[in-house]
Amino acid sequence: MATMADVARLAGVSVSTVSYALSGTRPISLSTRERIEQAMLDLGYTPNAFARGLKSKRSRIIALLLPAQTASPRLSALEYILGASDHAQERGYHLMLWTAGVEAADDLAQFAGQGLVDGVLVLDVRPDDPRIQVLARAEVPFAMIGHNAEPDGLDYIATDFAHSARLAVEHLSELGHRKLGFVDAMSEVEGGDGARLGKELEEAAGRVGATMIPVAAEESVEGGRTAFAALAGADPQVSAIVVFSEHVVPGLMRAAAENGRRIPEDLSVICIDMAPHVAELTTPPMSTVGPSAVQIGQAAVDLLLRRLDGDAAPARQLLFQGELNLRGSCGPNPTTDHHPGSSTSQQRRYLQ
Amino acid sequence: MATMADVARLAGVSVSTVSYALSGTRPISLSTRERIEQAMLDLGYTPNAFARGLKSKRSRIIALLLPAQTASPRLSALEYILGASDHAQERGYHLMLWTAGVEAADDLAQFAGQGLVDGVLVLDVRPDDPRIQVLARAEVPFAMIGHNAEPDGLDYIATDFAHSARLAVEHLSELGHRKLGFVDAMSEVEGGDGARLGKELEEAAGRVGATMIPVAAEESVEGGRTAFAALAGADPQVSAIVVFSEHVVPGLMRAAAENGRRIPEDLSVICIDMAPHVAELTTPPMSTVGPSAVQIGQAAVDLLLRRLDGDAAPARQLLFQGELNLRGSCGPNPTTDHHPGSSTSQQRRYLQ
DNA sequence: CGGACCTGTCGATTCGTTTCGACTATTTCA
DNA sequence: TGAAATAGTCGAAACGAATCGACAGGTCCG
Repeated sequence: MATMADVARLAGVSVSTVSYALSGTRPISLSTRERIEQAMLDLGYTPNAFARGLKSKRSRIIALLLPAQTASPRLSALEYILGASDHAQERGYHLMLWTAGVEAADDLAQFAGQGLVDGVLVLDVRPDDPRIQVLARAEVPFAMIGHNAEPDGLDYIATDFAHSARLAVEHLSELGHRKLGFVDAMSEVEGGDGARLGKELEEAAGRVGATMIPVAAEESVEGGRTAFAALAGADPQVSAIVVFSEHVVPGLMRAAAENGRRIPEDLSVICIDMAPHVAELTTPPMSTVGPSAVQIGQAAVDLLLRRLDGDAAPARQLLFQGELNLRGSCGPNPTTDHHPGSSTSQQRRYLQ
Repeated sequence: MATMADVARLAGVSVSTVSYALSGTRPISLSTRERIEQAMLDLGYTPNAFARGLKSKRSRIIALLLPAQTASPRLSALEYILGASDHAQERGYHLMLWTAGVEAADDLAQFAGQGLVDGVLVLDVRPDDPRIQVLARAEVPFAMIGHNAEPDGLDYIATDFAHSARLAVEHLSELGHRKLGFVDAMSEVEGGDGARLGKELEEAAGRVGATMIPVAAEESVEGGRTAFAALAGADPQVSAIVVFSEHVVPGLMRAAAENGRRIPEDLSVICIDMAPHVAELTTPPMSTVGPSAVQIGQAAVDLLLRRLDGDAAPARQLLFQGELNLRGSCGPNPTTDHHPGSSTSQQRRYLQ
């Protein structure tokens, strides 16, 4: 590998001149700059990332912190990852993946302390997430996708669950549904995204005079089956289900079919924050509510880079509002007379 | 951030002693080592990654090169990524994501020349992939997932398509299917994975006395519809379809339903290399053939690290054999009398 | 009992950049 | 017309860790 010294020798200048020509920090005459550029081309010179990072304390690398669970990744995680990666690259940064369980706080401290990354993006933040403290203590700039219980003064970007809940419930209400189910992933932690969404759904249901029955399900095919059984057992009148866990969908749909309930004729199902590609795979294709994960990933990168550039900027907290994407899993409540009337929903969007 | 000098001062030794204590390169007395370790703990010392990389020329970072296409990622790409990332981390390496189109060869050369990464994993390699040349010229160790047209002397790991083809075709043949369709993603390049798989399917079909009609489809819902129409038009007798593109599945299944062909009663469908989570989402759940993407990701990491450690090792080329995962999208050919007989297939596995 | 050989430690140098201070030639303007 | 500013360049000193040579003291063996 060619070094700056090689370039300098070939161009007949000093090393510092090469450096200034490269960075533009000080004026360099046109003729000298051209000689240097030619020399760099001839030698195939590329600045060494380590020497640069060592001196300048900036690596132009950011890390994406994923919860470690190869076992059952949400497929929409891919959209966050790709969205963030592409966008970071466009902004001149590299994206490093760091898979670490919530328990591996020590490892994370080590990682953060190495100075390898300029900043960190934290995915799937839990209310009591210990990673946040570790990062704060290590004084590494970071931004969250989702947020913990005490997000004051921290940068984050999250889904506006109140908005999603309103869109979902109003849509179902317009279709005549009065008894709704809500299937959430079982979680050992209190107050996470599922709980927040549940609360908002409950309120939205109250506003339109509907009731909502929440069910916590294991994240598996079997869990979906169990959830369906639980809902049917709790109230056979439940005619629409809001789902917040990708993994329960297959079991839920199969259990419905096995119990003679067709979707959407006899039962409506709508998913929160499910990736479009995933939603297309079910039969019928799944109606969803939620913002684009790709966009959230991009916005998270922007948020983090803003902090890296202007250090003193006040923390910013962004809520992304989702859209209603109607595909085919929701229909009118068969047990009610349904008067469509004029729709009041504005963000609705019909897909092919 | 504390440096080695800080640790040395606190422990009352020289910097080099601290370094030797850390690396174990030279013997250090127990008492000194303990003093040093205590000092490191007190100061929360973590070695600086840049200084270390600059001196030692090793970063313990590997890159995963993805084709840039946020637009339509294969969901199983997530499994490669997570498999590789987890495994790299267990082996003490970091995983960096590099999203770059096949066209961005210059950027790639820059990236490789920085010395930032010790090695590179290349995903979705195409027959004429220019990235391979760039990496070879930059003398960066790399391993491929899939392979190009001239893989001699290069490390790679790939799906054994001959094996997958045999499993799929034999299974369909046992169910009495004689006319098979093969839906492949449309591609501007010749001789890629799809073409290889197609050839193997054709041969396997020949061996069991079946015929195979190949169709190239655009990777979209609409493409799937078109593919179904093309197959039905080419030969209405086609009773089973092998699919090699995740994105055409929804369109294909919907078109089948619209034409009154139920799966699996009237039409069998089987997918090659589709992730389990994805396969569970369809109705009926999709039968698949293929190795685990997670395992391939892990194996690719191992392959690359082997090259990083023992530089002189001869190139190794691994083919992963897939399994037949029967879920529910294949059934007996309704137009033939079907005599199940004793199965000869060995790798078959029935899932719940 | 004196070289050969360990054990344990230190100082100095090196990796490839960035950046500061210094210096020469020019230019600018009061 | 001379002081001040500016353009253009250089040398040297960091940045933080790895590593080589040196060396003091101790152990071993013939």
